[in-house]
Amino acid sequence: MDNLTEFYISELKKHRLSNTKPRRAVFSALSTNGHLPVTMQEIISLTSQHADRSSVYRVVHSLEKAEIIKRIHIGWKYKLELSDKFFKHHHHITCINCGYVHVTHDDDKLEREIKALATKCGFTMTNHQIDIKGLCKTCANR
Amino acid sequence: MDNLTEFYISELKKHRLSNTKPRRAVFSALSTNGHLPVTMQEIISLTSQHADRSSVYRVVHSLEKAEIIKRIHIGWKYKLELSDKFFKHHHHITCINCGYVHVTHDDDKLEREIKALATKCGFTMTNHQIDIKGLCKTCANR
DNA sequence: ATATTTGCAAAGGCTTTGCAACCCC
DNA sequence: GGGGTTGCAAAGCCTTTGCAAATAT
Repeated sequence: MDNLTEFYISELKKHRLSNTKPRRAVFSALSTNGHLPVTMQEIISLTSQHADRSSVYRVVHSLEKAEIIKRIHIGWKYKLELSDKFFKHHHHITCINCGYVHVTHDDDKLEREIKALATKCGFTMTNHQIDIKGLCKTCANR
Repeated sequence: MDNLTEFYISELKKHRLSNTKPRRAVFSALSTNGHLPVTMQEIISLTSQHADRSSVYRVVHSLEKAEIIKRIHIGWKYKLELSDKFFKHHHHITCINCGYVHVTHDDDKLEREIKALATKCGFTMTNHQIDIKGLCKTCANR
């Protein structure tokens, strides 16, 4: 069992969530594919052998509440990925032409900037997401 | 007729869209309330005397395509507002407790930062949105 | 006059829910 | 053993679509 899985199980315990088949299946679906975000429909089809559609929705909700996974917004859709506890905080840039999703490296300056903006506006920031869209190198060169 | 309405009508013409009752009603719904973003359900109920539910969806789509209005994402929901052609580009900060939405002033430094990030990652940025959530002053003091 | 747009009603897709059966600790 | 979870089927939203009637220019 790898480190990520061990950590996942300890997080489940911490939140008094039992380690069931549908939960394992969802975690596994989110662990594949590098750590690129995945759509709900992809999770549902990846787990179809191990979990009912409705259980997937319930699992996703409970794992979200436990902050094991998080929902990110790309345009009018959303995708799911393991939370920042599993992978360092990052943002995504999506190509509007081919759909390729680039995961940004850390950019502390930008992070500070956003926090400062919130503070300036009188808010105590709890979280944020940046949805950047554009053309990737390949698509721009056409 | 005010400047905003005049500009709206000229934009309609530019995109060869006729000035119909449902379109006027939707524009009016988006013009009220300062220029805070509005949910689809709010538009539907604000326009219920002048437009059918399905027409509202169609109107919103065509006005979006014409870049007269834009869709912004706040958490897992979306709201609609007049586009940057009508009001200078800005972002929103939403209070997770009371739902209050703060409209940020311009922050050129942040804008440049985001563009630079996209460029660094090999993208030609076409647009972006920042979804900031936190506690407003009032809610933080409780 | 005619191409566009609308209203209505029906269907579609995604998500949630009630409940009995099931499984994990 | 018992509470948390699941599967199934049904319902709930929100949104889209087909088509004939109405409207804009």
